[in-house]
Amino acid sequence: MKNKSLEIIKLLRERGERITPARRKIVEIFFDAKKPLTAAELALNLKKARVKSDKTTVYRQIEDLVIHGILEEVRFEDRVKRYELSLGWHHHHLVCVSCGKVADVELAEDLGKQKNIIFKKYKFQVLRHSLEFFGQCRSCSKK
Amino acid sequence: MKNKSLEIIKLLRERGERITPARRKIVEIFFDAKKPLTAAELALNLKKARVKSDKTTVYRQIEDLVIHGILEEVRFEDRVKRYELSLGWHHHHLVCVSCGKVADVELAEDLGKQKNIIFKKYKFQVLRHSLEFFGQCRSCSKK
DNA sequence: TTACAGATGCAACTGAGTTGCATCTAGGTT
DNA sequence: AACCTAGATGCAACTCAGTTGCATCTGTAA
Repeated sequence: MKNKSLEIIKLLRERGERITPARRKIVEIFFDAKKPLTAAELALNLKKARVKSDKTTVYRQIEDLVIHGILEEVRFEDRVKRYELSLGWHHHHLVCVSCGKVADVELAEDLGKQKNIIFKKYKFQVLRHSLEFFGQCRSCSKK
Repeated sequence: MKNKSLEIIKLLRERGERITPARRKIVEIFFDAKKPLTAAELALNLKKARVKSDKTTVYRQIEDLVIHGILEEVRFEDRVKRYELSLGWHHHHLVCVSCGKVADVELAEDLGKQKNIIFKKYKFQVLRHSLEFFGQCRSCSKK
């Protein structure tokens, strides 16, 4: 995913951001990640890649990338924030409670209708929502 | 709501739990609460009611009440756990991002259909889900 | 009234995230 | 190539939510 991550790096540079080794690697790591990462997981990946960086830097990089719309925050049932590359379309997650694997889902029929009902009934204007499904993935439910 | 809370106290006693002043008051507080409470808010309420209790006790009481199915955990966008009386029916929340008010909603058409689609498409067996709506309540959107 | 399991309080700890500040460096300028 | 400086980094110390170990206290059954 190095080619794709280079595009992001280019974008950041065009926006006047400085490209440090940490930032470069962090973008790469998110391109290779198969699931949303916590700050701690990201720090671990950096360490494995022998890019030294303090946790403060990790948190600050995440913050910046969220501001640039490159990362999105994801929240599961624990109290830790996770981040994934912003896909540009609104989706939800299937989180396997056994193995922790995460898959993206786009709902066949989205929640727009529900939001309308909510507005009519409660005069509550929904700005955003969060929806995650917890259960067992195919391979875990076989066991 | 003292009468209703007495029922819970009775239930707990029948199940062999000891009724301490803290536990009694905590159940009362949840009956009076108009929104899910954090451990800190609960501790504050106890203090106001002049029932002295350490935060450890607060956390332990919450844990027990969740085990007994009296409380349910609720998670909003911050990293704090909140709890509310278990209503016995599955519902979601409308959280006002301006004033913090929380209302319960039962979706007209629930997510059962989505769960079926997910199972067919991904062979992912959904055990539970979390869905919260964030936006503006009637009075805040008027301002 | 008493015995004791279960509840409590306190202190010390963990883990996630934040802040202040001195130092370093990416990358534009000379 | 060397220089300059705003922005990035590292470190230490902190906050905040929640947890753990352990000595002490108490609700309640006998």
